[in-house]
Amino acid sequence: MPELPDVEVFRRYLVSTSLRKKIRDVTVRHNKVLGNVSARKLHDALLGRSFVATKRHGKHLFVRFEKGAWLAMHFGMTGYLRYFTDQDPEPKYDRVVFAFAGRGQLGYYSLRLLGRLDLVADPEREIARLGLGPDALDPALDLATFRARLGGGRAIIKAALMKQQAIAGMGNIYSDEILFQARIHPATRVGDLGEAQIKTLFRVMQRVLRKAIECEAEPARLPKSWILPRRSTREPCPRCGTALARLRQGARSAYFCPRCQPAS
DNA sequence: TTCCATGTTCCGCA
DNA sequence: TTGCGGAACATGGA
Repeated sequence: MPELPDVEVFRRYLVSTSLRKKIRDVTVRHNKVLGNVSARKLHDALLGRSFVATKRHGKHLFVRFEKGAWLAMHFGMTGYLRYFTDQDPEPKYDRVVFAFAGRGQLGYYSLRLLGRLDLVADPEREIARLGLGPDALDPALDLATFRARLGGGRAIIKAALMKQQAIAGMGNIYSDEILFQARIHPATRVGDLGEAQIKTLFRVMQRVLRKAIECEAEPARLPKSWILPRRSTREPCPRCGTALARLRQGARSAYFCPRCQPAS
């Protein structure tokens, strides 16, 4: 479930399981998840070293290793990290496995192969290369910048929130939650939003993302008042009981409450 | 069997 | 120029 909260949870997970452990082997089980780096280069760069620091920007996770560069991780739609100590006989979707001295191993799981691993010299340069906007939870991100980055009036707010080059970190799921809590219809044009609505969106965005991290991005642990766990369960709006509606935007579906989020 | 799925990127079109 | 729809990627679940 890799949007900003999920990736932050992965980052903390990596810190608690895999930092400062000597890497004794790197196994690439599917080349598709490698970006520019080859399996051999990745192996050689990490062998005998340890992960020592992490940084997250939007949905991207960077892991610095000793005397080297950074491992850049992106998770696509179905990626996550899992640490295991047993001898897993068939780690079917752990596309890359980092084995540490001793028994621990960190698996980069990616069922649909939509994620990417790469080596980069400097996260800031990589963030610039990708043209990513500021991280949605960057303490330096203020209301004026948020408003400016949402862009001109013609864009649709749901798409604008998900645009990584504007603000990095929100995807289909969390943009739905944020719009629901801000009571804004997902198809509203940015230009049709009032100043008060922009301000609400900004505050709700920070509140939702922070709360999700606090709940470790587990749907079952999120507040009952959220719609996130209700997408595709046919449950009604937790606020007013109205049946949730689905709006298709391209290949994506926006779930919303037609009563709490009326079209403007 | 058919539809849907948390992301990104690319193409065509308005 | 901006932004959207749709496809593609690869696989599983309902």
